[in-house]
Amino acid sequence: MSGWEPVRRTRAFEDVIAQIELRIAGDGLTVGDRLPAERHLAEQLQVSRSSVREAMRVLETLGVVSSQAGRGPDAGAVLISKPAEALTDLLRLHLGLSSLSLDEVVDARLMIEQWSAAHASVHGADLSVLAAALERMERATTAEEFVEHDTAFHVGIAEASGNRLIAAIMLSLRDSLRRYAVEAVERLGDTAGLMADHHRIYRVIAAGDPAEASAAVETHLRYAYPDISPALRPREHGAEPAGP
Amino acid sequence: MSGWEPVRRTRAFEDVIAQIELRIAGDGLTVGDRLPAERHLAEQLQVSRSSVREAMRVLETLGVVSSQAGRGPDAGAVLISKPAEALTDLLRLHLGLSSLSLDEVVDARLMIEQWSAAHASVHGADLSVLAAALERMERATTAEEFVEHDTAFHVGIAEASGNRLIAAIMLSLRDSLRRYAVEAVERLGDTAGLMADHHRIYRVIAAGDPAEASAAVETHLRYAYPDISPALRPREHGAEPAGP
DNA sequence: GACCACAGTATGGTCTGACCATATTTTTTC
DNA sequence: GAAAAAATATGGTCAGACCATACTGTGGTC
Repeated sequence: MSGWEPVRRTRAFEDVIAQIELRIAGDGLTVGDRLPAERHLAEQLQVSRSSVREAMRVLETLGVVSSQAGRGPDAGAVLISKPAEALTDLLRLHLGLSSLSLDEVVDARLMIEQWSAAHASVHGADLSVLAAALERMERATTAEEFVEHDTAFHVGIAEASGNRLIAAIMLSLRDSLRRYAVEAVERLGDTAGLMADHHRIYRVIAAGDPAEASAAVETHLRYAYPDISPALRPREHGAEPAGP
Repeated sequence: MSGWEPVRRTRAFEDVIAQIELRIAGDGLTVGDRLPAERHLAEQLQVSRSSVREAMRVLETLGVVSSQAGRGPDAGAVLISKPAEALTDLLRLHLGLSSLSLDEVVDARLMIEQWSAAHASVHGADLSVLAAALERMERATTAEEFVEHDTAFHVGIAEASGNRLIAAIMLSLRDSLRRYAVEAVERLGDTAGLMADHHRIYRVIAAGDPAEASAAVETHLRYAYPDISPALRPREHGAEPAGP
């Protein structure tokens, strides 16, 4: 009686998700296309409407469908693509569970900012969004307002890198850290230093120098967040492993 | 009649999620703790069990709860922390929707691999997992088997960096790219070159040199994936922006 | 006392059918 | 023809039932 595989009991709503995913891959469903109404889907797939609805909640959570009630062309479930919102929810919950620490999120942000700035500098994208964000930052009167445009500036860099996945991750990290960004601005008291950093970042990206762009971002973040983990240096020979 | 805010109709399951999130933040609920049974939660929150279940599907999708049927200490909904699985689902679906391109995922992977290797080299973590993966790679007879241990090696580097968020993203990216990794190994035909790369990566990480580790990873990935986007170089003055 | 079979029970998983809120479409009325 | 009313299709919610699962308790057997 050995060698038997455990029966993998798949739940009904999982089958619904799998079917929808098959349609996406096979029938070439894409963003903007509508899915059948919940009642029709339930009948066609021979499951209850509850199971279809649970599948919809999952797909909605992952940022691939959006549901609208009512009647007409805009009603029903439509395929969308909002990975950033899903990532934001994910980060927020796991930060709350303390399964991710703030340090880890901040370090990830530094990595992505440097990468984005370096790639934006060679990608040749339109930088007018960055210039506009800089102007608005100059005119900001509160820390919240400053951070809002600061976020637009940094997310703009990620988008200018041409990588939508990186940009989505960047946006999620910023959303998760917004509170701490406001605290950082209030702690510094003066935004002159920050603005000098930002203008330097903009300048070197526009000049097309990836190494300088990466360095400028690192300088900026270390100024804004002194508690950030230290820069990497070669480990001393024979140094003991980290840990308590 | 202007200046009115649209009434933000919150759905019942969203309120349930918010309540659970409040308990996580306020009561210090953490990984391993159990949530009340669906029927009890429905009664306490004055909503139907369906709404509670839809909330559970969302939290399950985000990798923060796991549900077990039956009775006893292991039954019911338990708080967990599996961000990597949620990320994997997210990437797979958005890749299928063509809202993310393979290039973007591969580029993100290169970024994370370099960061991980550099930080692993200075973090002083236990590298025995990497050594074991190397041995198993040597003995692999099929491309699938090789890729399996190759994945363990690269994910091991990300874990050795000490950043769980980065490690989770790394794992998700690898899962999404597994198919292409197998193709890459089959295309190369011989794994001798790949093994030399891997041994070099292990060596420089163990030696504690972040710059060399980053370079070794980049060399390796460019060898395995010749189609990867080119290395960054300063943009020529007056170069035209990238086209469509 | 140790063991085992069996009923009891609490859990998630599923289904059915109903009703509500919303928004468009169709029909009726003036 | 325009306005008003009814019909209709959609997602959102609820109540109640039943099933499958897995532990818990109880009793009998040895």
